[in-house]
Formats: sequence, C-alpha cells, structure tokens
Amino acid sequence: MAHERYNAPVREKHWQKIWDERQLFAAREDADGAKYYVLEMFPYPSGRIHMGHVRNYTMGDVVARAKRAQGFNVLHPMGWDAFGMPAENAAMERGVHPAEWTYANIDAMRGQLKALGLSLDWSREIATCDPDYYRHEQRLFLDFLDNDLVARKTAKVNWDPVDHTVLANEQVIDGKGWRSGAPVEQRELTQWFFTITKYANELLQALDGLDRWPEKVRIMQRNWIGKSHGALVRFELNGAPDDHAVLPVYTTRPDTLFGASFCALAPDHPLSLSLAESDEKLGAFIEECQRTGTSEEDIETAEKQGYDTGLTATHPFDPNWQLPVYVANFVLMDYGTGAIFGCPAHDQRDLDFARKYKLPVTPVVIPAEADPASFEVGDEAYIGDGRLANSKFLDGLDVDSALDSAIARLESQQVGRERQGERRTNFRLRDWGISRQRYWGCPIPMIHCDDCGVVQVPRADLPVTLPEDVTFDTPGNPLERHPSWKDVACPACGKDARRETDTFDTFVDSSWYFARFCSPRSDEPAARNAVDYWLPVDQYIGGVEHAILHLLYARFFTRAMTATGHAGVEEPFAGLFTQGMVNHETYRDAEGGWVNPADIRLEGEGKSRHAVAIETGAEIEIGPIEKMSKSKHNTVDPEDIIARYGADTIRWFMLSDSPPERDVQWTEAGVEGAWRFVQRLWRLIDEAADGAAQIGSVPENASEGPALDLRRATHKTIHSISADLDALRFNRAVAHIYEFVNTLTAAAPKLKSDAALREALDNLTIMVAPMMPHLAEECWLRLGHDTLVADQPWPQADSALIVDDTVTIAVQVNGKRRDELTIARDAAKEDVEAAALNLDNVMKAIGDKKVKKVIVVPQRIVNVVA
RNA sequence: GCGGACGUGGUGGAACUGGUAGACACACAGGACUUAAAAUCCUGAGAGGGAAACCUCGUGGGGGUUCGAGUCCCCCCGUCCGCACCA
Repeated sequence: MAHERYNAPVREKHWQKIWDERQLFAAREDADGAKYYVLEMFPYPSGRIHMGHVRNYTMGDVVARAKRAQGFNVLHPMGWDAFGMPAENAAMERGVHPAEWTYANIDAMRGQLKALGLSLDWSREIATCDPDYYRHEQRLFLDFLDNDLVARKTAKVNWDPVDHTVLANEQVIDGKGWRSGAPVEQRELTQWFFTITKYANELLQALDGLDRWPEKVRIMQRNWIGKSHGALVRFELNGAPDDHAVLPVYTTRPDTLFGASFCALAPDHPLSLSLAESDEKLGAFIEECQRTGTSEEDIETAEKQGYDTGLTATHPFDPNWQLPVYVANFVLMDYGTGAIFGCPAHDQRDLDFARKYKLPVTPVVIPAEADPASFEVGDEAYIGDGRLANSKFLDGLDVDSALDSAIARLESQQVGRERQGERRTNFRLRDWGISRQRYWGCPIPMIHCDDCGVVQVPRADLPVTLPEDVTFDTPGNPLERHPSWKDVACPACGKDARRETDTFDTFVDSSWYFARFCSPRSDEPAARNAVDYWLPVDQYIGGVEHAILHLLYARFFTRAMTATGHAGVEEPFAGLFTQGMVNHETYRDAEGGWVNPADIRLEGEGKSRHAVAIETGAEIEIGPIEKMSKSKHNTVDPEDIIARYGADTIRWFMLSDSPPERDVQWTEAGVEGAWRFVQRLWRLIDEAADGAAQIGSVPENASEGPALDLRRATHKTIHSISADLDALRFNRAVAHIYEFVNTLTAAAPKLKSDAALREALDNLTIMVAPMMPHLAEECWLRLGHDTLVADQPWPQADSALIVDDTVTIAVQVNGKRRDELTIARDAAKEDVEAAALNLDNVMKAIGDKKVKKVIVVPQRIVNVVA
C-alpha cells in the first residue's frame, strides 16, 4: 500500500473540532483526582500571536495534557489582558474605538490560539476590559479600601506641557514627550495607591517558601523589596525654620557616626524647598537637579554636586560638633527620609562628595590587618569589617557591637521631646501607584464631593462603566473632558459631584485574573469554593520580563484578597517557570537596511556561511541573533508556519533542542526538521499499523530476544519521558522520543506480529500526545482504537524492564579509558576486577607497571591504578 | 559599581548525586532509489596522527582537590540578564 502523507492542516482542524464537541478540556471542581492548575501568562490582544506566545502556550499545553493523562483534574484557562495604551493609540491614529479594536484583536488571536490545538477550557475565557470582569475589580478595590490597603497621596507624574497630558514612562523618550517632543515636566498629582509596603516583610519572607520558583526571580524580588537594617537618627539643626528644627536621617551605619562630616538633603526635600523660598541660588540649584534627566546615562555621568545651605547640624554624640548641611543631587527623596549624614571614609558617594567640597575624611573602622595610627582612606571608601577607632565610646568594638552600642545610645538620648534615634528597618519597595490618567482602563469607583470629600461608589452601583462616546482627537484624558460622564450625585449627600476620572494601572487587571478563572461567571470576584479548590496555580509559565512587577503585585493582591475574605491562600503561584525568548538571525543589505528572513537564502557553513537575496542574488550581511522584533524585520509569523506545516510541527520545534528556560533560535531548517519528523512518525505508525492491529495490546511476559529488547526500550522511554515532562525538560523529552522512534523503526519490520510492537506503538503515541496532540490522535485512530488518545492514561514504566541484566562499564588505567567491559549487572566486585584486568587493552596499558590499586564502582566504572 | 546566569563539535544542545564527553537534532559529505529532481533510506564525521588495531589532544584560559573533573575549589577572560547615587 502506498504510503500517504499526513495532511496536517486538514486533520488538525478535524481533531480540534472533535475535542471541542466533546468539551474535553472543560474543567470541573467536582471531578475525581487531585487538581492541577496550569496557567500561562495571558496575552495582550495586540491582534496577532507571535512566536513567544507559541512557545509559552505550547509549554503550558504539554504540562496540561500530561497532567490530565496522569489523572489530575486540570484547569487550563485563557483570557485577555485587554486594557492598555495600544488601544488608545490605535484610536488616535486610525479613529477606531478602543473597544472595537480590542475585541476584533481578541477574535483574531482566539482563532490563532485555537489553531495551535491547545487544551484550553474556552468556556472560562475572560477579557479584563469586559465590565463583567472589571466590576469585580472595582469591588475588590473598595474592599481593600475598607481594609486600609488603599491610600491617597501625591506622587509625581510625567507631564507633557504641550499636549497637556500625563505620560507613561514608556512615552517619555530622552526626557521628551513621544508625540509632542516637548521636554517633560514632573508634576505632583494626588493619586491612588495600594499600600503594598504593609506586606513588604511578608512578601520578602514568603519568598523562601517558593521553592518551585526560579532562584533568579526570587533574588530579583528580594532586591526589589530591598530590606535594610539601620537606624533613624535625629539631628538638631541650627538656623533652620521652626518646623524643621530636627532633621531625621536614615542610616545603615550608625556605627560610623563619629566619621560624619556633613549632612545632605534631597533637592526636593521639604526643607530644601522651604529654604529655597528665601535663597534664589538654592532655588536655581534645585531646579537644575530636577532637570538632570533620570535616564541611566545621566545618572551614571552625573557628578556629585551640592549646595551649602549655611545651616549646621549638631552631632548626636557631641553637642560641640557642628556638621555643615548641604542640598545634594545624589540624595533621593523617596528613599529613607530624603536626608543623610555623610561618612566619607566608609561610603563611596560620600567620599566623592567630600573630596570635591574639601570635607574631612576620618576613618572610624580600621581593617584588622591595618595599623590604626596610619590607616588612611584614599580614593576608595573602606566598607569592610574591622574595629572602631576615633569614636570615643565605640573605640575597639567590632562593627556589629558598635552598631548596637550606637543605637542604644541614640535611644537613650533626647532631642526635644523625641528620642535622638532608634533602630529602624527600611524597605526600598514603595507603595504601588495605580492611578492612570487614561481612558482605556478600569474606572476607579470613587466620587469627589465638595462637601463630603472623596466618597466610594456604592457597591450596588457597580460597575462604573466607561462611556462609549469618547473622542481621541485631542490629547489628555477623554474621561476628563467627556461632557457628562463624570457628573454624578454624591452618594452621601446627593449634591452634584464628580466621578474620579483616573483609571487603574493595567497591572491591577492582571493581579487577580488567575483567581477569576476559578469561577469566571461568579457574582463574587471569586467564588470561595472555586478558589479554595483551584488556588494556588500549580504551574505558572511566562516570560522573565514579569519577574518583578507583575509577580509581586499578584502576590500582594492574593494576600489582600485573602485579608478581605475573597480567597484563602497567601501565595498565588506555587510553581513558576520563566521561559526564554524566541530569537532569529538578523539580515542587512548593502545599504544597511533590514532584510526579511523570507527574502534570503543561506549558503555554506562555518566560516563560508553567507546569505544572498533570493530575488537579486546580492550578498546579504548576516547580523547578530536577536529577539524577534518588527523593527529588525526578523519576525516569523506563526500563522504562516501553521498554515504550511501545521500546529504540531511548530509545537514540536518549539519544544526541541533548546532548554525551555533559555532563548531559542528560530531557524527554517529546524522547522523543516520538525516537519520531517511529523511525517516520519506517521509513516512508522502507518506502516506498522496493519500488522499491529492483528495483535492484542497486552504484551506477553515471555517475550525474549528482539521483542524483549523492544519492551525494555519502551519502558525505559516511559521512564525517562515521564521524568523529563515532570521537570519541564521538554528538549530532553523530544530527544528521548527521537531515540525511541529510531529504535522502533529498526525493530518494527522484525516484530510484525509481536505484542511488544503493539505495546511500543501505543505507548509512543500516548507519550507524543502532549506535544503533538493532533498527530497522536491520527496515529491512535490508525492503530485501530475507537477512543481518543487525549483520554488515555499515562503509561507506567515496568521497573523490571528498565534495568538491564548486563551492564557495559568503562575500564580505565590511571584515569584514562582503555577498554570497556560487558558483565552481569550484579557481578561481584572481585569478578569485575578480574575480568577488567584480563582485557587485552588493559594489560597492554598496564605494561610492566605494578598494579597498585583497583577501584571498582559497581555498574559504573573500573579504574586500575598502576 | 552591585547581584545573577552562562561558556562543551560547523550549529542547537545531552551528560542524574564527580565515573565511557559529544546522546538527540540541525547542517554537511558520500552512497542507494529516480530519466532527473524532490521526498525517503543507508553510511560517515570533535581535532590531529595511522592502512588498521589503536595513539595523542580535547568541555573559555590557568592552577588545585581526587584513583578519576564538563561537573567540586581558587584566580583570570568573555558573553548575556537584572538593579543602579537605596545612605
């Protein structure tokens, strides 16, 4: 019979329809088996999926399908992170309404995802821009507000003075508005915050328990939270305005107080601003500091600069010691208290500053190996350990004891009615500002009343929906200038009042969607029975770019939801996996213009490898391998690949070769290799199926010879692939499948009527199914089954078959491999040693040397020391 | 500057707690089939030497521990990522 090619595009549609009709992947809370919640980070509906999505969702799908086969009750949902600026940009550029644009994109992307054959429960689909979703978000906000997890305070925003609009950070390019090109100003605006800092310590501590998270992500979060131990020190000021008689300063090194030579304030410190009112030069200095951009290179190249205020601060341990007080550009207002004391000998920044302004540099911590009398600090501050010197009551102490003593002394002294200082723990983490002055986001459900102040929208009035009749032809917030939307009666007094026109940061939307998926149509944000059953997410998969903000916010939100009774867990994601990016080579023509990969042909290899333009034959320069991006023209559209090769091919390629956490390089040759394998696997099954169909599927235990060898290979493969998939080592699972198919292809013609063949083919199909689900169904059908492979339980490896009776071990002489030895697995050490010494190559290598020692590691190695 | 990851053939990568380095794939070369091509199948291959059996070298570089090191320790080089004046 002539072999027919597997027609992927046609058969994939067929199987997708069948899965769909049977609602195979609909999750239920009452099903049997332990639950397993697999989630991939939901996409922003940009309109088209890209290779990153394909990689991400393929991995998640393999996990979901494998867990399902292993008997777990799996939840694997999908939704849309649908609010955000691109929709507003589209509205401005093309006059299409953000909602219309977004929903059209969702439809297009849903179709593309469905074409990938993902085992998703589409009945749980949610879009964050849907009022049915965001009304619950508003409700959560109000509940958080009632539980003191929301604050209203001022914060800086990027203000475009030409467009009269607030800009997001990514809209500020080189300090200028992306649209107007005008220099961006910092403006103080009253905004809403989630008080994530209340959980700072808990969010930090709990990282230790997240043992199924990548260490790298935990470190990043730890650094972001940035806990430090130190002290608050209150300096008495001389010559300052009355309300600034005391200057609080945060330091991690109160032990070095005797090395202090100045104090410094942030340019935007209240005291700096107050002094500037009567000091024009200071005002100019502050303005200059604020003008210095916040871009990385600005900070890096900025010189330490200061302005002497003329005030002095009294040293806490010596009333006769006065320190000059500067305003300095390197002091940050939003860390600590916005003021520092400078100890140049033991802090590099302070040292740079002191050298510039000729301030004293007194070492007070002396390294153990240095001589206290002569130890000096040059261009480098000494931040290491040592003994205190030049420090009166601290002299001779080590750093740790000195810290304690200094703090104890500060706590015992008074400045005015307060203590001079106290132990203090500080965090880098700041409260999460959630106000965005934009249209396409979830409205913040608050009302401003002249008489009652800021009032909540009553829960019964939720959702506060976005008005549809908005215009984007002028800059600024459309909600702000809408003729009537913000007009509302005050819920408290009934007087005319105004709605809050800010909307939520879109990170809010994605901070609880995993909880919503548990009960996507519930009247509550989350039905407790559902979240209690499904949460936490057992395996969360996404890009590292969300290692900090999204994951930290989601962790906060989960705690806040639990605090307000909406959930019962502290941590949302028990397991996290961050997958690498999809890269592609870049190509440029002689003029330096980017060239599409589809327009070139690669020739040669190694040093002679080069590219030519298909159309003109012109030489094309092969550039570096970079993340796929439109600007570099090195993207490949998944839809094209699916149309040409089918979903299984693209899935298989995404899982092959590269370890999932690392970047993968997209190559045309790689895809073709994957496609060839699809055909090869189909051919193997197709050709063996008629014979196999005659055989019962239960192998005879009495198998021997080639049949037994095949059974061993089958069970070894089951063993390794199970382990590979459990550990998300997809590339190794792929390699093991290849290896097994190679073995099976060789064995099949000889074992036409043996049950071992049947066992091998069936199990191969089941194991391939999570990775190439459509082809697996096709093979399963061809093998004569009337069930779906998606419903088959995962095979169990027979432990008797995964170990061989004999082992081949290497024999070394003086650490160099000289021969190998095949011997009974359970052979006695002495027998192994004797057999090894008897090998020709071994005897030759020993020569006339004397055997000093023979190391025998059973089942591993023999090493003869001569 | 601080923190982290990584470095293995022409390429992507295997190698579990130290135990036959290069599995598997891609690319390549030779062969079979074909009028021819595609597809497919078989074979070869880390480098150097040798007709071969084999030998020598070899996991970024240099030291060390060990019977034995890609794996552990120290120093250096390179690439990538995160944070960045955080007191």
